[in-house]
Amino acid sequence: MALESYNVPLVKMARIPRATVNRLPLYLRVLERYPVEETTVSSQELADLIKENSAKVRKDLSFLGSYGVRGVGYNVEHLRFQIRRELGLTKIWPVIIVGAGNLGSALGKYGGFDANGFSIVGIYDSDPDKIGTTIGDLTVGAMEDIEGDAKELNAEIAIIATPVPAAQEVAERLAGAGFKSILNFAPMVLRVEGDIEIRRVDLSTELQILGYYVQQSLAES
Amino acid sequence: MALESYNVPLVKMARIPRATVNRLPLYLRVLERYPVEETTVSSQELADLIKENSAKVRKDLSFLGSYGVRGVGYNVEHLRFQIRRELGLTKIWPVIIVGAGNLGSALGKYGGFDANGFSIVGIYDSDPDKIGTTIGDLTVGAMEDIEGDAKELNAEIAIIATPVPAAQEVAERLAGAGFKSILNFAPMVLRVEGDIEIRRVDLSTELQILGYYVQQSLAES
DNA sequence: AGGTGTGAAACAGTTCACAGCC
DNA sequence: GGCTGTGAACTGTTTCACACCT
Repeated sequence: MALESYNVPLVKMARIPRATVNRLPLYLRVLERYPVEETTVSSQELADLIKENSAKVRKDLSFLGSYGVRGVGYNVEHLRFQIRRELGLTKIWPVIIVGAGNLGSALGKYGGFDANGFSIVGIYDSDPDKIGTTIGDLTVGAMEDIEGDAKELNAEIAIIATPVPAAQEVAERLAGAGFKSILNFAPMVLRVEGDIEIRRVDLSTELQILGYYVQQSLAES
Repeated sequence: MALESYNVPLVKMARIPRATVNRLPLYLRVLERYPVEETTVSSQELADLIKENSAKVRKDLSFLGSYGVRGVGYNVEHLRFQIRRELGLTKIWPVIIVGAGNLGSALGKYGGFDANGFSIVGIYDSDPDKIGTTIGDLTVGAMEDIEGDAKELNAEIAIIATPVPAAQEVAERLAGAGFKSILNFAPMVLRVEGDIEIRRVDLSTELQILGYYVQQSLAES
């Protein structure tokens, strides 16, 4: 008899829809700022806080399992815990930044990550003038350091904050170094082999989309 | 006879789906980097460049009107023009930044906007120590300057790069000053009355979503 | 009474597949 | 032969509406 099998879930847990996953961090955000004196929260209250409707909130939360109480609402503390668990925020994830220009530096100094389950553990650049300088409490490393550091620090998530011409090459290097996902601030689409999740954050794109709706003057979120 | 009416479209043009609007800046991006010697591009080539499939590309582009040629593809130059026109990128949009901290400063110095149809024309902060200092070629203004400057400069789009506690108040001020849309970098949901388009860019949220997929080890974009 | 959980309906977005044109 | 344009099928997401529990 395979003893190890005891802890393996027999039924594959139903996957949470992407649209819902995208909203989970948002729920967590508002729950973390929720008044401490309130022990429960209703789907309607949550809906107001994230500008959605209560049916969507209930559907979303139902994917975490059924943790609400009819006639009462959801236990705030328990809900926070469930969402954190689902998002894997039970540990602090080490993250590295590649590119120590304006944006990379700003991200390195930005304190907001630590409170949200992530810690910037390294920042790298190819410019010899930048290597060795300090940003916040980090020292800028050389590109060649990435592979070794990543292994040592167990980093699986990287942020690309390089100029466009360098980004593709960096992405491939990161994939080779075993990174599982990349947050890409370079305004281009990265193409990398294998199972690697890439999300793009593109400021000009965001402005262009806003511009479209201003122009159409049908601003409605 | 109303002479002015000649230029007014008689038929209200069909609205472009949100999902398509979100991709238009991406098409424009790749078309702007497209080899100059190529005069046409196929839906398959575009699809490869943005990591989508060709059917989606054809559907998207069909909303701009039918500008492709069967058996040949799309004229690159014409397509660029159509997308720019649709996004309203026939002029440079003036944009202001509120918040001159790490992120606001980095955005103010970031040169990438100008090439993409936007120009940062003002940056504001409430900290008296920052007011009057320069960031790039901008001088940090006081919050009270926003209303007057916005009118003078015709700015309708603003970027919020303040800390969370200030963001809601700033958003309301911007709405009052006549801004039509806001790009919000403060990690919270802004609630503002009236027809104002707000997009949120939240770094921790992005990381949390990536973390979820790393954890599930089903990284697939 | 109040508020969740959830099938079912409605809607939005994607993909298929092929007629039609170059 | 190659590639677009587009109805039709399909998949994913949102919303409705109400049974059910406290």
